[in-house]
Amino acid sequence: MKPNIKDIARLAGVSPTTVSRVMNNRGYISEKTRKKVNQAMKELNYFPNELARSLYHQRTRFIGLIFPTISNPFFGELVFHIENICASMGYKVLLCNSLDRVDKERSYLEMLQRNQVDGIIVGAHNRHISEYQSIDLPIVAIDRYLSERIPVVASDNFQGGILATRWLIDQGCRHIIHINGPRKLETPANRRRDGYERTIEEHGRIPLTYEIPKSLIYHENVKTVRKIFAERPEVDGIFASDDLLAATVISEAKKCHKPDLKVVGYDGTETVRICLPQLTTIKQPIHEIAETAVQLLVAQKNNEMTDRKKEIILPVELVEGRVQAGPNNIEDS
Amino acid sequence: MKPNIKDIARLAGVSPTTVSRVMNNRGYISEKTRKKVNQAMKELNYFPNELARSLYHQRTRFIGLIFPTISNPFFGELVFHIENICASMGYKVLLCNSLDRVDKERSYLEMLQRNQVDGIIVGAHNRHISEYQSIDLPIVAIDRYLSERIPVVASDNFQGGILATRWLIDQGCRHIIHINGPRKLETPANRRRDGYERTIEEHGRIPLTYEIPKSLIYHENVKTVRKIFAERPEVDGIFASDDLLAATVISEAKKCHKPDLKVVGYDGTETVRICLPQLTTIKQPIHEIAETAVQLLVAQKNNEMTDRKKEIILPVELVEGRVQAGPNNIEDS
DNA sequence: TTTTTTGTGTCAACGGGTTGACATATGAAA
DNA sequence: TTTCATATGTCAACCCGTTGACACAAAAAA
Repeated sequence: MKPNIKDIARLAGVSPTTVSRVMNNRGYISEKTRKKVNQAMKELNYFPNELARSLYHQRTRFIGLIFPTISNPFFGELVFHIENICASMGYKVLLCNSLDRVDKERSYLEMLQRNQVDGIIVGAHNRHISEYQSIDLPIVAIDRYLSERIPVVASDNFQGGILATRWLIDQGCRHIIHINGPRKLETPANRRRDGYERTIEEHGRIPLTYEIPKSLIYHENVKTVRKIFAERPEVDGIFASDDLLAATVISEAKKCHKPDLKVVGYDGTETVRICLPQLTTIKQPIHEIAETAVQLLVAQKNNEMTDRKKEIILPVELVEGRVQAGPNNIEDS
Repeated sequence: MKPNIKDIARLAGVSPTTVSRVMNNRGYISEKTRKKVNQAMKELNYFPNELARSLYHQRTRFIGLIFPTISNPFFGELVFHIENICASMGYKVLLCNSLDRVDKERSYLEMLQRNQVDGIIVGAHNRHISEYQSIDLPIVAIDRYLSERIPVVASDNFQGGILATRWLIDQGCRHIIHINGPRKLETPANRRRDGYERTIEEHGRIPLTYEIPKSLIYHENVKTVRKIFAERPEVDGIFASDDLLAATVISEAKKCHKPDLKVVGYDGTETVRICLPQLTTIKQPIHEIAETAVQLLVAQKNNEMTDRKKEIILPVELVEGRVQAGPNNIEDS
């Protein structure tokens, strides 16, 4: 069996209280005793039971993370940064991939509460989960409205939509289409569409947005892109609401011999920048989003939220694709 | 304050023992009582404290995951699958990004033990962490040797190296170079190199492997690739030890006007398949790796490991890049 | 010498739920 | 009528570490 504090006390020849005092640096302890205790802990390969401590202190330092899927490089990088920041502050991270399924999100939410997490960061996309209102815990949402009470961190989706659309116009595109994920009303990401439509209209044109029926399913993207090419052969510019979708547009465009199609994506993850440096995209400040989310969570914990804004919008940046070498491009391999 | 079992008992007009019996379905309980209790739990928004239960049962259903970084799409997808499988079995996942740093890996290891995880899955890459030998817990390593006792799950790296090299030879390449991550001896991934060198030698040629000094740093990849192009302008085939490296090779090749360079990567993640469908790669069975790792962990927990193999190698597959449309390729955008 | 600081021990309660032992009280079957 | 299955309560111990109260020394400072 695993050793406990009594075993350490016995081996060190002191009382359990003294061991506890050594571990928590409380009261007076002589160097000699401290050494004896540490020695005993090493000898028995002892690790203090954090469960027991958490139980007593009513605080676990667990943070729950609910995201659709860290397979997606945007969420992967975001969660990576969040975990890093949490770790540096002594928090531990419980990872949940909800797959945008209501049932999964619900049961994760219950699980996190049963496990007494100190807070939750949610980046998933289901609505109609009323549970959020009754949770008596610090929560921060990323790019998502959950309830009145819950602060939201998002990139400047509206501005992103504008930048993307303007760039396409500047490139000389005449027929610019926007492709968006399934419409989840009241999701900040829909403001990308607003930015696009506004900009198009400002140029006296008519916006056209295609929606993908189900997200997280690659094939749905392909289907939608093909549909667009079939229905709108005149298209010469596409603003895709995320980089993977943009990548799909590009590869379908190659298949369909549309060398002049211009594409802008959204997210600007490292991974996609490496794989598709030629892609122009709206770069989200992923690290800042992570940092802000954790800060807001901690602020809630310390009841410092009175004056804080409930919605924090971080600036985006258009990153132009690096132009590749001329006509002697690499085809395959 | 959060309600506890006594609050529920009081409200339902029963004893705490009865509440516990309802929650755990033990002994005799009448429908009436069950309803009263459940009603009370709902009313007070009660969630049983899993910490207390875990403390008593000496089992948390926490699984620790230590990986270099889920920013990398391979680890991202792997961890995604692992989390999914764990969740379906009632396990919860504590995520750790070690960044391949010894100090981080050590402190995560300690943290996981303090938090009484039921097992650990390690996919990180540091050696010289002797702690693993003294951990009295089910552990599974992915693509990494940790100690005698610890089973390893890996893709067939050797075969992958062979397939990749053969494909390049079949494509007519005369000067094939291999690029590998920093040499961590006794890591199964080094067998990719063995497969490459063996195959090259079998064809009567001389293998040439370049090593990247530090991994996880994109710029190191670029530097190495440029160095290769400078030192070996005759190169016409490259086997890169992972897809992001292969992507770097491709984009650098474009910059350097090497349209005929053939490249093979390794991993075959969804993300890279979407971003770079033209890339030929060795596809790891990511889902199977995840499943096997979890199974081995559970098997250890149930002491069913006596007969099991200590190293499980899963087959890989060469996935040819989809040839893109002819010369009228998309350059930028 | 007296007072203070330092060092350690004992003890019990606590956090929240679990479980076995045992008592008791119905209602139903034998 | 006896016996048994059903239903619930009380009680204490347990999981493991924390903490406050209090006692008692020994060493250092006043």
